[in-house]
Amino acid sequence: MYGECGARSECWEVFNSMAEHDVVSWNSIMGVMANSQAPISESVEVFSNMMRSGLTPNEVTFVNLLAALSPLSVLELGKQVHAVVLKHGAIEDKAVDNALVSCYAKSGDMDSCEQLFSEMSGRRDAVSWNSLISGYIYNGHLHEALDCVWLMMHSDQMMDCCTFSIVLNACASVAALERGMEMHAFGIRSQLESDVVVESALVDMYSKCGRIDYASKVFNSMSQKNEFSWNSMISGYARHGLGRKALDIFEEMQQSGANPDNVTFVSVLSACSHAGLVDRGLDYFEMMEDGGILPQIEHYSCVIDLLGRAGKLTKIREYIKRIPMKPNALIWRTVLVACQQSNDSERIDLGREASRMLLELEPQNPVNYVLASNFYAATGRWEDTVKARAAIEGAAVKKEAGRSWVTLGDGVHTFIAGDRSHPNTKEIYEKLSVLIQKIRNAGYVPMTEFALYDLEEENKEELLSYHSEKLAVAFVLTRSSSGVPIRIMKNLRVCGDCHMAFRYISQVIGRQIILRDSIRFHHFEDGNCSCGDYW
DNA sequence: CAATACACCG
Repeated sequence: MYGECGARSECWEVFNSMAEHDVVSWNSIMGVMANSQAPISESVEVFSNMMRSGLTPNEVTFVNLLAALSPLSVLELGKQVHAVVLKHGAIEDKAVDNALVSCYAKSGDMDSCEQLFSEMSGRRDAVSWNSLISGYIYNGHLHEALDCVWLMMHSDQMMDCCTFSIVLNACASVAALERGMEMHAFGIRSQLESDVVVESALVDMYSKCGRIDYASKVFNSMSQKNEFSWNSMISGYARHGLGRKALDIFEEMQQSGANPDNVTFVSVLSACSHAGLVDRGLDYFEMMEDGGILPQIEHYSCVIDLLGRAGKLTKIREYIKRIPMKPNALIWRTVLVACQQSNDSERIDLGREASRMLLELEPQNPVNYVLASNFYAATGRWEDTVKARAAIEGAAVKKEAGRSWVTLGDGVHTFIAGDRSHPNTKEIYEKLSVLIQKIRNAGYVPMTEFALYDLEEENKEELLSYHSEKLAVAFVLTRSSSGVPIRIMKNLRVCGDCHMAFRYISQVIGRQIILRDSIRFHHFEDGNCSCGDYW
Protein backbone atom coordinates (compact mmCIF):
# COMPACT_ATOMS: atom_id res chain seq x y z
CA MET A 1 0.00 0.00 0.00
CA TYR A 2 2.74 2.42 0.99
CA GLY A 3 4.54 1.50 -2.22
CA GLU A 4 1.53 2.52 -4.31
CA CYS A 5 1.47 5.83 -2.47
CA GLY A 6 5.14 6.44 -3.17
CA ALA A 7 5.96 6.51 0.54
CA ARG A 8 9.38 4.92 0.31
CA SER A 9 10.59 5.27 3.88
CA GLU A 10 7.32 3.87 5.30
CA CYS A 11 7.77 0.84 3.03
CA TRP A 12 11.21 0.18 4.44
CA GLU A 13 9.95 0.64 7.97
CA VAL A 14 7.29 -2.03 7.54
CA PHE A 15 9.67 -4.28 5.59
CA ASN A 16 12.36 -4.09 8.25
CA SER A 17 9.91 -4.72 11.07
CA MET A 18 8.74 -8.01 9.55
CA ALA A 19 9.92 -11.13 11.38
CA GLU A 20 10.52 -13.03 8.18
CA HIS A 21 10.29 -12.29 4.47
CA ASP A 22 8.75 -14.35 1.73
CA VAL A 23 9.14 -13.90 -2.02
CA VAL A 24 6.17 -11.53 -2.13
CA SER A 25 7.62 -9.16 0.46
CA TRP A 26 11.02 -9.10 -1.27
CA ASN A 27 9.31 -8.47 -4.60
CA SER A 28 7.30 -5.63 -3.15
CA ILE A 29 10.28 -3.83 -1.73
CA MET A 30 12.16 -4.26 -5.02
CA GLY A 31 9.18 -2.82 -6.85
CA VAL A 32 9.22 0.20 -4.57
CA MET A 33 12.93 0.70 -5.23
CA ALA A 34 12.47 0.51 -9.00
CA ASN A 35 9.63 3.03 -8.88
CA SER A 36 11.51 5.48 -6.72
CA GLN A 37 14.59 5.24 -8.94
CA ALA A 38 16.85 4.04 -6.18
CA PRO A 39 20.49 3.56 -7.20
CA ILE A 40 20.97 0.37 -9.22
CA SER A 41 23.55 -0.94 -6.78
CA GLU A 42 21.01 -0.87 -3.95
CA SER A 43 18.49 -2.92 -5.92
CA VAL A 44 21.19 -5.45 -6.81
CA GLU A 45 22.16 -5.59 -3.15
CA VAL A 46 18.57 -6.33 -2.08
CA PHE A 47 18.31 -9.01 -4.76
CA SER A 48 21.52 -10.64 -3.48
CA ASN A 49 20.19 -10.59 0.07
CA MET A 50 17.04 -12.30 -1.09
CA MET A 51 19.03 -15.02 -2.89
CA ARG A 52 21.22 -15.48 0.18
CA SER A 53 18.17 -16.04 2.36
CA GLY A 54 17.54 -19.17 0.33
CA LEU A 55 14.39 -18.07 -1.52
CA THR A 56 13.77 -18.74 -5.20
CA PRO A 57 13.07 -15.64 -7.30
CA ASN A 58 9.99 -15.71 -9.50
CA GLU A 59 8.84 -13.72 -12.56
CA VAL A 60 7.85 -10.68 -10.54
CA THR A 61 11.29 -10.61 -8.90
CA PHE A 62 13.00 -10.44 -12.27
CA VAL A 63 10.66 -7.84 -13.69
CA ASN A 64 11.26 -5.60 -10.69
CA LEU A 65 15.00 -6.14 -10.79
CA LEU A 66 15.15 -5.35 -14.50
CA ALA A 67 12.97 -2.29 -13.99
CA ALA A 68 15.48 -1.03 -11.46
CA LEU A 69 18.23 -1.35 -14.09
CA SER A 70 16.09 0.24 -16.77
CA PRO A 71 16.57 4.01 -16.30
CA LEU A 72 20.21 3.90 -17.32
CA SER A 73 20.84 0.31 -18.09
CA VAL A 74 24.29 -1.13 -17.72
CA LEU A 75 24.86 -3.80 -20.34
CA GLU A 76 27.01 -6.08 -18.19
CA LEU A 77 24.50 -6.08 -15.36
CA GLY A 78 21.64 -6.75 -17.76
CA LYS A 79 23.48 -9.73 -19.20
CA GLN A 80 24.12 -11.11 -15.73
CA VAL A 81 20.44 -10.83 -14.83
CA HIS A 82 19.58 -12.45 -18.16
CA ALA A 83 21.84 -15.38 -17.25
CA VAL A 84 20.16 -15.77 -13.85
CA VAL A 85 16.76 -15.59 -15.54
CA LEU A 86 17.75 -18.41 -17.91
CA LYS A 87 19.03 -20.48 -15.01
CA HIS A 88 15.68 -20.21 -13.27
CA GLY A 89 13.75 -21.04 -16.41
CA ALA A 90 11.74 -17.81 -16.21
CA ILE A 91 12.43 -16.82 -19.80
CA GLU A 92 9.07 -18.11 -21.04
CA ASP A 93 7.31 -15.36 -19.12
CA LYS A 94 6.13 -12.51 -21.31
CA ALA A 95 6.69 -9.76 -18.74
CA VAL A 96 10.23 -10.92 -17.97
CA ASP A 97 11.06 -11.09 -21.69
CA ASN A 98 9.68 -7.61 -22.22
CA ALA A 99 11.66 -6.28 -19.29
CA LEU A 100 14.79 -7.82 -20.82
CA VAL A 101 14.06 -6.28 -24.23
CA SER A 102 13.66 -2.91 -22.58
CA CYS A 103 16.81 -3.37 -20.53
CA TYR A 104 18.94 -4.29 -23.57
CA ALA A 105 17.48 -1.34 -25.48
CA LYS A 106 18.50 1.10 -22.77
CA SER A 107 22.00 -0.41 -22.73
CA GLY A 108 22.28 0.26 -26.46
CA ASP A 109 22.47 -3.41 -27.40
CA MET A 110 19.83 -3.52 -30.13
CA ASP A 111 21.24 -6.77 -31.53
CA SER A 112 20.30 -8.62 -28.34
CA CYS A 113 16.95 -6.82 -28.38
CA GLU A 114 16.13 -8.01 -31.86
CA GLN A 115 17.36 -11.50 -31.04
CA LEU A 116 15.13 -11.73 -27.99
CA PHE A 117 12.19 -10.16 -29.78
CA SER A 118 12.40 -12.67 -32.63
CA GLU A 119 12.65 -15.57 -30.17
CA MET A 120 9.43 -14.33 -28.60
CA SER A 121 7.32 -14.82 -31.71
CA GLY A 122 3.99 -16.23 -30.65
CA ARG A 123 3.95 -14.62 -27.23
CA ARG A 124 4.52 -10.99 -28.07
CA ASP A 125 2.15 -8.32 -26.88
CA ALA A 126 1.88 -4.56 -27.40
CA VAL A 127 4.47 -3.98 -24.68
CA SER A 128 7.02 -6.12 -26.54
CA TRP A 129 6.55 -4.08 -29.71
CA ASN A 130 6.58 -0.79 -27.85
CA SER A 131 9.76 -1.71 -25.99
CA LEU A 132 11.51 -2.53 -29.26
CA ILE A 133 10.24 0.64 -30.99
CA SER A 134 11.22 2.90 -28.12
CA GLY A 135 14.60 1.11 -28.04
CA TYR A 136 15.27 2.06 -31.65
CA ILE A 137 14.29 5.64 -30.93
CA TYR A 138 16.31 5.81 -27.73
CA ASN A 139 19.37 4.76 -29.72
CA GLY A 140 18.69 7.24 -32.51
CA HIS A 141 17.46 4.76 -35.15
CA LEU A 142 14.26 6.51 -36.14
CA HIS A 143 14.12 4.77 -39.47
CA GLU A 144 14.19 1.29 -37.94
CA ALA A 145 11.58 2.44 -35.42
CA LEU A 146 9.21 3.51 -38.19
CA ASP A 147 9.82 0.28 -40.11
CA CYS A 148 8.93 -1.54 -36.93
CA VAL A 149 5.71 0.46 -36.59
CA TRP A 150 4.82 -0.53 -40.12
CA LEU A 151 5.47 -4.21 -39.30
CA MET A 152 3.39 -3.88 -36.18
CA MET A 153 0.48 -2.42 -38.13
CA HIS A 154 0.62 -5.34 -40.51
CA SER A 155 0.97 -7.94 -37.77
CA ASP A 156 -1.92 -9.16 -35.68
CA GLN A 157 -0.92 -6.80 -32.88
CA MET A 158 -2.93 -3.60 -32.60
CA MET A 159 -1.08 -0.39 -31.84
CA ASP A 160 -2.03 1.14 -28.54
CA CYS A 161 -1.77 4.55 -26.87
CA CYS A 162 1.84 3.95 -25.88
CA THR A 163 2.88 3.18 -29.44
CA PHE A 164 1.45 6.50 -30.56
CA SER A 165 2.95 8.48 -27.70
CA ILE A 166 6.40 7.00 -28.33
CA VAL A 167 6.37 7.63 -32.06
CA LEU A 168 4.78 11.09 -31.87
CA ASN A 169 7.45 12.09 -29.39
CA ALA A 170 10.13 10.92 -31.81
CA CYS A 171 8.50 12.85 -34.69
CA ALA A 172 8.42 15.94 -32.49
CA SER A 173 12.08 15.71 -31.59
CA VAL A 174 13.23 15.58 -35.22
CA ALA A 175 10.43 17.86 -36.46
CA ALA A 176 9.12 15.24 -38.88
CA LEU A 177 5.74 16.79 -39.64
CA GLU A 178 4.70 14.42 -42.42
CA ARG A 179 5.41 11.33 -40.32
CA GLY A 180 3.63 12.88 -37.38
CA MET A 181 0.55 13.58 -39.48
CA GLU A 182 0.56 10.01 -40.73
CA MET A 183 0.61 8.81 -37.15
CA HIS A 184 -2.25 11.18 -36.31
CA ALA A 185 -4.28 9.68 -39.15
CA PHE A 186 -3.56 6.13 -37.98
CA GLY A 187 -4.52 7.21 -34.48
CA ILE A 188 -7.89 8.48 -35.63
CA ARG A 189 -8.45 5.26 -37.55
CA SER A 190 -7.58 3.24 -34.47
CA GLN A 191 -9.78 5.51 -32.33
CA LEU A 192 -6.88 6.29 -30.04
CA GLU A 193 -6.72 10.01 -30.62
CA SER A 194 -8.96 10.80 -27.68
CA ASP A 195 -6.49 9.50 -25.11
CA VAL A 196 -5.15 12.39 -23.03
CA VAL A 197 -1.52 11.24 -23.35
CA VAL A 198 -1.79 10.83 -27.13
CA GLU A 199 -3.48 14.21 -27.47
CA SER A 200 -0.81 15.93 -25.40
CA ALA A 201 1.83 14.25 -27.52
CA LEU A 202 0.00 15.52 -30.63
CA VAL A 203 -0.04 19.09 -29.32
CA ASP A 204 3.67 18.87 -28.69
CA MET A 205 4.42 17.23 -32.03
CA TYR A 206 2.49 19.82 -34.06
CA SER A 207 4.04 22.69 -32.19
CA LYS A 208 7.59 21.35 -32.59
CA CYS A 209 6.94 20.61 -36.26
CA GLY A 210 5.97 24.22 -36.92
CA ARG A 211 2.19 23.85 -37.04
CA ILE A 212 1.12 25.81 -34.00
CA ASP A 213 -2.27 26.18 -35.71
CA TYR A 214 -2.86 22.41 -35.67
CA ALA A 215 -1.47 22.17 -32.14
CA SER A 216 -4.02 24.63 -30.83
CA LYS A 217 -6.81 22.90 -32.77
CA VAL A 218 -6.01 19.57 -31.09
CA PHE A 219 -5.65 21.31 -27.72
CA ASN A 220 -9.03 23.03 -27.99
CA SER A 221 -10.76 19.81 -28.95
CA MET A 222 -9.52 17.93 -25.90
CA SER A 223 -12.24 16.84 -23.48
CA GLN A 224 -9.75 16.26 -20.69
CA LYS A 225 -6.47 18.00 -20.01
CA ASN A 226 -3.67 17.12 -17.64
CA GLU A 227 -0.60 19.15 -16.68
CA PHE A 228 1.27 17.78 -19.71
CA SER A 229 -1.41 19.11 -22.04
CA TRP A 230 -1.34 22.60 -20.50
CA ASN A 231 2.45 22.71 -20.38
CA SER A 232 2.76 21.52 -23.98
CA MET A 233 0.42 24.23 -25.22
CA ILE A 234 2.07 26.99 -23.19
CA SER A 235 5.58 26.06 -24.28
CA GLY A 236 4.28 25.59 -27.82
CA TYR A 237 3.09 29.19 -28.02
CA ALA A 238 6.29 30.34 -26.34
CA ARG A 239 8.39 28.51 -28.89
CA HIS A 240 6.55 30.29 -31.68
CA GLY A 241 7.02 33.71 -30.16
CA LEU A 242 3.34 34.00 -29.29
CA GLY A 243 4.07 34.97 -25.70
CA ARG A 244 0.72 36.63 -25.02
CA LYS A 245 -1.21 33.56 -26.18
CA ALA A 246 1.01 31.44 -23.95
CA LEU A 247 0.13 33.64 -21.00
CA ASP A 248 -3.59 33.51 -21.88
CA ILE A 249 -3.41 29.71 -21.72
CA PHE A 250 -1.58 29.98 -18.42
CA GLU A 251 -4.39 32.14 -17.00
CA GLU A 252 -6.94 29.65 -18.32
CA MET A 253 -4.99 26.83 -16.71
CA GLN A 254 -5.16 28.51 -13.32
CA GLN A 255 -8.90 29.14 -13.68
CA SER A 256 -9.52 25.52 -14.64
CA GLY A 257 -8.19 24.43 -11.29
CA ALA A 258 -5.13 22.66 -12.68
CA ASN A 259 -1.96 23.16 -10.64
CA PRO A 260 0.90 24.90 -12.39
CA ASP A 261 4.14 23.08 -11.57
CA ASN A 262 7.80 23.98 -11.98
CA VAL A 263 7.72 22.97 -15.65
CA THR A 264 4.77 25.33 -16.20
CA PHE A 265 6.79 28.20 -14.79
CA VAL A 266 9.81 27.40 -16.95
CA SER A 267 7.46 27.63 -19.95
CA VAL A 268 5.77 30.79 -18.71
CA LEU A 269 9.08 32.53 -18.02
CA SER A 270 10.44 31.44 -21.36
CA ALA A 271 7.24 32.73 -23.01
CA CYS A 272 7.83 36.15 -21.45
CA SER A 273 11.41 35.98 -22.55
CA HIS A 274 10.61 35.06 -26.15
CA ALA A 275 7.99 37.80 -26.28
CA GLY A 276 10.20 40.41 -24.64
CA LEU A 277 7.78 40.82 -21.70
CA VAL A 278 10.51 41.43 -19.14
CA ASP A 279 8.55 42.99 -16.27
CA ARG A 280 5.70 40.54 -16.54
CA GLY A 281 8.20 37.69 -16.42
CA LEU A 282 9.77 39.04 -13.25
CA ASP A 283 6.26 39.32 -11.74
CA TYR A 284 5.60 35.65 -12.53
CA PHE A 285 8.90 34.71 -10.93
CA GLU A 286 7.76 36.39 -7.72
CA MET A 287 4.33 34.76 -8.06
CA MET A 288 5.99 31.37 -8.25
CA GLU A 289 8.01 31.98 -5.12
CA ASP A 290 4.90 33.25 -3.29
CA GLY A 291 2.93 30.25 -4.54
CA GLY A 292 5.24 27.89 -2.73
CA ILE A 293 7.11 26.56 -5.74
CA LEU A 294 10.80 26.66 -4.99
CA PRO A 295 12.66 28.16 -7.95
CA GLN A 296 15.11 25.68 -9.49
CA ILE A 297 18.28 26.63 -11.28
CA GLU A 298 16.34 26.44 -14.58
CA HIS A 299 14.05 29.23 -13.37
CA TYR A 300 17.00 31.43 -12.50
CA SER A 301 18.35 30.73 -15.96
CA CYS A 302 15.04 31.91 -17.44
CA VAL A 303 15.16 35.09 -15.39
CA ILE A 304 18.72 35.79 -16.52
CA ASP A 305 17.65 35.16 -20.09
CA LEU A 306 14.78 37.60 -19.57
CA LEU A 307 17.09 40.30 -18.20
CA GLY A 308 19.60 39.60 -20.94
CA ARG A 309 17.00 40.35 -23.59
CA ALA A 310 16.34 43.66 -21.91
CA GLY A 311 20.07 44.30 -21.75
CA LYS A 312 20.01 44.66 -17.96
CA LEU A 313 23.44 43.30 -17.12
CA THR A 314 23.65 44.93 -13.69
CA LYS A 315 20.44 43.15 -12.69
CA ILE A 316 21.88 39.91 -13.98
CA ARG A 317 24.77 40.26 -11.56
CA GLU A 318 22.26 40.76 -8.76
CA TYR A 319 20.29 37.64 -9.65
CA ILE A 320 23.43 35.52 -9.97
CA LYS A 321 24.17 36.40 -6.35
CA ARG A 322 20.61 35.44 -5.36
CA ILE A 323 20.89 31.90 -6.75
CA PRO A 324 21.02 29.64 -3.70
CA MET A 325 23.07 26.97 -5.48
CA LYS A 326 26.34 27.15 -7.36
CA PRO A 327 25.68 28.55 -10.85
CA ASN A 328 26.02 25.75 -13.39
CA ALA A 329 26.97 25.72 -17.07
CA LEU A 330 23.40 26.53 -18.11
CA ILE A 331 23.50 29.78 -16.12
CA TRP A 332 26.86 30.86 -17.52
CA ARG A 333 25.82 30.00 -21.06
CA THR A 334 22.77 32.20 -20.66
CA VAL A 335 24.89 35.01 -19.21
CA LEU A 336 27.37 34.74 -22.07
CA VAL A 337 24.65 34.97 -24.71
CA ALA A 338 23.16 37.96 -22.87
CA CYS A 339 26.55 39.69 -22.97
CA GLN A 340 26.99 38.93 -26.63
CA GLN A 341 23.74 40.64 -27.52
CA SER A 342 23.95 43.56 -25.16
CA ASN A 343 25.44 46.98 -25.81
CA ASP A 344 26.11 47.63 -22.16
CA SER A 345 29.69 48.53 -21.29
CA GLU A 346 29.62 45.89 -18.58
CA ARG A 347 29.37 43.16 -21.12
CA ILE A 348 33.09 42.74 -21.67
CA ASP A 349 33.92 41.92 -18.05
CA LEU A 350 30.82 39.87 -17.34
CA GLY A 351 31.14 37.98 -20.63
CA ARG A 352 34.76 37.20 -19.93
CA GLU A 353 33.87 35.83 -16.54
CA ALA A 354 31.02 33.77 -18.01
CA SER A 355 33.18 32.27 -20.73
CA ARG A 356 35.93 31.43 -18.23
CA MET A 357 33.48 29.73 -15.85
CA LEU A 358 31.78 27.93 -18.70
CA LEU A 359 34.93 26.45 -20.18
CA GLU A 360 36.04 25.46 -16.70
CA LEU A 361 32.75 23.72 -15.87
CA GLU A 362 32.19 22.02 -19.21
CA PRO A 363 35.43 21.86 -21.19
CA GLN A 364 34.10 18.93 -23.22
CA ASN A 365 31.03 20.69 -24.65
CA PRO A 366 31.71 22.09 -28.15
CA VAL A 367 28.75 24.47 -27.90
CA ASN A 368 30.62 26.44 -25.24
CA TYR A 369 33.61 27.12 -27.47
CA VAL A 370 31.34 28.31 -30.24
CA LEU A 371 29.52 30.63 -27.83
CA ALA A 372 32.80 31.98 -26.48
CA SER A 373 34.17 32.61 -29.93
CA ASN A 374 30.92 34.23 -31.06
CA PHE A 375 31.03 36.49 -28.04
CA TYR A 376 34.57 37.62 -28.81
CA ALA A 377 33.71 38.02 -32.48
CA ALA A 378 30.67 40.14 -31.63
CA THR A 379 32.78 42.38 -29.42
CA GLY A 380 35.36 42.67 -32.17
CA ARG A 381 38.18 41.02 -30.27
CA TRP A 382 39.70 38.90 -32.95
CA GLU A 383 42.74 37.69 -31.03
CA ASP A 384 40.44 36.11 -28.44
CA THR A 385 38.21 34.70 -31.15
CA VAL A 386 41.20 33.00 -32.71
CA LYS A 387 42.20 31.68 -29.30
CA ALA A 388 38.73 30.28 -28.67
CA ARG A 389 38.73 28.68 -32.10
CA ALA A 390 42.14 27.16 -31.42
CA ALA A 391 40.86 25.86 -28.10
CA ILE A 392 38.18 23.90 -29.98
CA GLU A 393 40.93 22.10 -31.89
CA GLY A 394 42.98 21.64 -28.75
CA ALA A 395 40.12 20.21 -26.74
CA ALA A 396 39.44 17.74 -29.57
CA VAL A 397 35.72 18.39 -29.32
CA LYS A 398 33.70 18.06 -32.47
CA LYS A 399 31.31 20.85 -33.19
CA GLU A 400 28.25 20.13 -35.21
CA ALA A 401 28.16 21.77 -38.63
CA GLY A 402 25.34 24.20 -39.32
CA ARG A 403 22.68 22.56 -41.47
CA SER A 404 19.37 23.71 -42.90
CA TRP A 405 16.81 21.56 -44.62
CA VAL A 406 13.49 21.81 -46.39
CA THR A 407 10.93 19.15 -47.22
CA LEU A 408 9.34 19.39 -50.66
CA GLY A 409 7.27 16.89 -52.62
CA ASP A 410 10.37 14.98 -53.69
CA GLY A 411 11.88 14.63 -50.23
CA VAL A 412 14.26 16.39 -47.88
CA HIS A 413 16.95 18.75 -49.22
CA THR A 414 19.80 19.57 -46.86
CA PHE A 415 22.33 22.40 -47.12
CA ILE A 416 25.47 23.35 -45.23
CA ALA A 417 27.21 26.74 -45.50
CA GLY A 418 28.84 27.22 -48.87
CA ASP A 419 27.32 23.95 -50.06
CA ARG A 420 27.84 23.13 -53.74
CA SER A 421 26.77 19.51 -53.67
CA HIS A 422 23.12 19.99 -54.67
CA PRO A 423 22.35 18.99 -58.28
CA ASN A 424 20.78 22.42 -58.87
CA THR A 425 23.65 24.36 -57.31
CA LYS A 426 24.03 26.73 -60.23
CA GLU A 427 20.40 27.91 -60.20
CA ILE A 428 20.40 28.13 -56.42
CA TYR A 429 23.40 30.46 -56.32
CA GLU A 430 22.01 32.55 -59.16
CA LYS A 431 18.69 32.87 -57.39
CA LEU A 432 20.48 33.77 -54.16
CA SER A 433 22.55 36.50 -55.75
CA VAL A 434 19.45 38.05 -57.34
CA LEU A 435 17.68 37.82 -54.00
CA ILE A 436 20.51 39.49 -52.11
CA GLN A 437 20.61 42.28 -54.66
CA LYS A 438 16.87 42.79 -54.22
CA ILE A 439 17.02 43.01 -50.45
CA ARG A 440 20.05 45.31 -50.62
CA ASN A 441 17.95 47.63 -52.73
CA ALA A 442 15.29 47.40 -50.05
CA GLY A 443 17.78 48.53 -47.41
CA TYR A 444 19.49 45.38 -46.14
CA VAL A 445 23.11 45.80 -45.10
CA PRO A 446 25.11 42.62 -44.34
CA MET A 447 25.91 42.45 -40.63
CA THR A 448 29.49 41.40 -40.94
CA GLU A 449 30.02 41.17 -37.20
CA PHE A 450 28.39 37.77 -37.50
CA ALA A 451 31.09 36.41 -39.81
CA LEU A 452 33.22 34.47 -37.43
CA TYR A 453 36.70 34.97 -38.77
CA ASP A 454 38.92 37.99 -39.00
CA LEU A 455 38.73 38.52 -42.73
CA GLU A 456 38.51 41.39 -45.14
CA GLU A 457 35.08 43.00 -45.14
CA GLU A 458 34.27 41.72 -48.61
CA ASN A 459 35.04 38.12 -47.79
CA LYS A 460 32.91 38.31 -44.70
CA GLU A 461 29.94 39.34 -46.77
CA GLU A 462 30.50 36.41 -49.07
CA LEU A 463 30.75 33.96 -46.17
CA LEU A 464 27.53 35.32 -44.72
CA SER A 465 25.62 35.15 -47.93
CA TYR A 466 26.22 31.40 -48.23
CA HIS A 467 24.89 30.46 -44.80
CA SER A 468 22.84 27.27 -45.05
CA GLU A 469 19.46 28.88 -44.39
CA LYS A 470 19.99 31.40 -47.19
CA LEU A 471 20.84 28.58 -49.59
CA ALA A 472 17.71 26.74 -48.45
CA VAL A 473 15.41 29.70 -49.07
CA ALA A 474 16.97 30.34 -52.48
CA PHE A 475 16.48 26.68 -53.32
CA VAL A 476 12.77 26.78 -52.47
CA LEU A 477 12.39 29.86 -54.65
CA THR A 478 13.92 28.03 -57.64
CA ARG A 479 11.18 25.44 -57.21
CA SER A 480 7.97 27.29 -56.44
CA SER A 481 6.50 30.70 -56.83
CA SER A 482 3.20 29.99 -55.12
CA GLY A 483 2.12 31.84 -52.01
CA VAL A 484 2.37 28.99 -49.48
CA PRO A 485 4.64 29.63 -46.51
CA ILE A 486 8.25 28.49 -46.88
CA ARG A 487 9.26 26.15 -44.05
CA ILE A 488 12.92 25.80 -43.22
CA MET A 489 14.56 23.81 -40.43
CA LYS A 490 17.96 24.55 -39.01
CA ASN A 491 19.94 22.54 -36.46
CA LEU A 492 21.71 25.53 -34.88
CA ARG A 493 20.68 28.99 -33.82
CA VAL A 494 20.06 31.45 -36.66
CA CYS A 495 22.66 34.24 -36.85
CA GLY A 496 21.77 37.92 -36.66
CA ASP A 497 22.58 38.55 -40.27
CA CYS A 498 20.43 35.72 -41.61
CA HIS A 499 17.63 36.86 -39.34
CA MET A 500 17.80 40.38 -40.74
CA ALA A 501 18.07 39.07 -44.30
CA PHE A 502 15.02 36.86 -43.82
CA ARG A 503 12.97 39.81 -42.66
CA TYR A 504 13.79 41.61 -45.89
CA ILE A 505 13.28 38.47 -47.98
CA SER A 506 9.76 37.94 -46.59
CA GLN A 507 9.01 41.47 -47.68
CA VAL A 508 10.43 41.41 -51.22
CA ILE A 509 8.96 38.02 -52.13
CA GLY A 510 5.66 38.67 -50.35
CA ARG A 511 5.64 35.24 -48.71
CA GLN A 512 5.66 34.03 -45.16
CA ILE A 513 8.84 32.19 -44.10
CA ILE A 514 8.79 29.92 -41.07
CA LEU A 515 12.26 29.12 -39.84
CA ARG A 516 12.82 26.68 -37.01
CA ASP A 517 16.23 27.00 -35.42
CA SER A 518 17.60 25.07 -32.47
CA ILE A 519 15.74 27.31 -30.03
CA ARG A 520 12.40 28.28 -31.48
CA PHE A 521 10.31 29.20 -34.50
CA HIS A 522 10.57 32.46 -36.39
CA HIS A 523 7.59 33.53 -38.48
CA PHE A 524 8.77 36.15 -41.00
CA GLU A 525 6.10 38.19 -42.70
CA ASP A 526 6.09 41.62 -44.40
CA GLY A 527 9.55 42.44 -43.16
CA ASN A 528 8.94 41.47 -39.53
CA CYS A 529 9.55 38.45 -37.37
CA SER A 530 7.27 36.96 -34.71
CA CYS A 531 10.18 37.02 -32.27
CA GLY A 532 10.28 40.80 -32.48
CA ASP A 533 14.05 40.44 -32.79
CA TYR A 534 14.28 38.96 -29.31
CA TRP A 535 15.63 35.44 -29.68
C1' DC B 1 7.76 -4.67 -18.88
C1' DA B 2 6.18 0.31 -22.99
C1' DA B 3 3.93 6.51 -22.95
C1' DT B 4 3.18 12.87 -23.04
C1' DA B 5 5.63 18.90 -20.88
C1' DC B 6 10.63 22.83 -19.66
C1' DA B 7 15.74 24.17 -20.05
C1' DC B 8 20.22 27.34 -25.73
C1' DC B 9 19.44 20.46 -25.65
C1' DG B 10 22.93 15.84 -27.44
